[in-house]
Amino acid sequence: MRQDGSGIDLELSVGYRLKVATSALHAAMEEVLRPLGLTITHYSTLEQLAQRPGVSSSDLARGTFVTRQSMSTVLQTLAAAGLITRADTAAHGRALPVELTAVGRERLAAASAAVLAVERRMLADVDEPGLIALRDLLDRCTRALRA
Amino acid sequence: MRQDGSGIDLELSVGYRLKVATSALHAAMEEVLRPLGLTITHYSTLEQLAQRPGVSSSDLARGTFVTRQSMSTVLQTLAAAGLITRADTAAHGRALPVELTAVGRERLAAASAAVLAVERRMLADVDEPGLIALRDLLDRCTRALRA
DNA sequence: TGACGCATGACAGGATTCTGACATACATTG
DNA sequence: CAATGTATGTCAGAATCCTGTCATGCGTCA
Repeated sequence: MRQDGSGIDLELSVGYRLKVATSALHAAMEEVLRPLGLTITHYSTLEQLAQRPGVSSSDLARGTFVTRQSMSTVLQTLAAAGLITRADTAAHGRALPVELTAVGRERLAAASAAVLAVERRMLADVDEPGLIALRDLLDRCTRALRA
Repeated sequence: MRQDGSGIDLELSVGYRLKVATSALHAAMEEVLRPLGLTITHYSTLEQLAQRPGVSSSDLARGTFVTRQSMSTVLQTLAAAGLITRADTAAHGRALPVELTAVGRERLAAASAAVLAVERRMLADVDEPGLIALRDLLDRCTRALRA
């Protein structure tokens, strides 16, 4: 317990619990992705590519919450592993569209299954109304912070 | 939307929303802590010290979700800034108790106020029952992942 | 008493990420 | 048409953090 009332009680702070939950999720995801040779950032990039084929590196960076520079190296790694291909000429502007290869799609399928299992484990003790409430509450927090 | 049903729909994934919310919170906290010359890890360390004076570096590392090595450098920085003191001899075992200085307490008070404002902003659109539900849901997720 | 497990702290090395800066390409606006 | 703003990609450098490793100190147990 606290000695004074001026600070933040970590036991009541939503921010701290957010960090704790995210940390646990991060660790669980790393654990299941490591056997597949993927980091969380790699997986996240592949997942985005599956949902939005042909996006630019900068788009991927924004969706993955890393800088453009970091995404550039991530794409180099994924390309070297044969999981993605990147156009060498820009059809419009400077953006070089990125696409999944067949191998990339396979690897992503395995990774998605593993991550989905983690998500289900995380939500094992949450019923359907709770799930809906959780999504809504997290969205409210995000919107309020961005406003 | 998805082209196939094999992957994870980011729009429905709780894990992704957790990441989005945490990212927004992280950015907001960095913004208010920067003028105080503190990083989030620094602030988190000071906050833990206020609630549990005399803890070891390793304890702080666990509570802040960094490695012992990183916490060691954090403590060096905080000590150089005069915000903490670290015993040079171990009263028991090898643990060197860490304590806040008066300056550290002052700085922490300012940081806590700033972070508390961010937390309130994040929860501006959440009522009391929602707050209780959010805490409970996050705890459930964390427990389920650790099991 | 001695062996073992466990935790803490510190050091070296490497990997990853970020900050800052610059050139290019398109859209907008005067 | 020229100027400006915005967005992308890339290079160089620095900062940060982690992995691997080792020595020390305490507790437990045979």
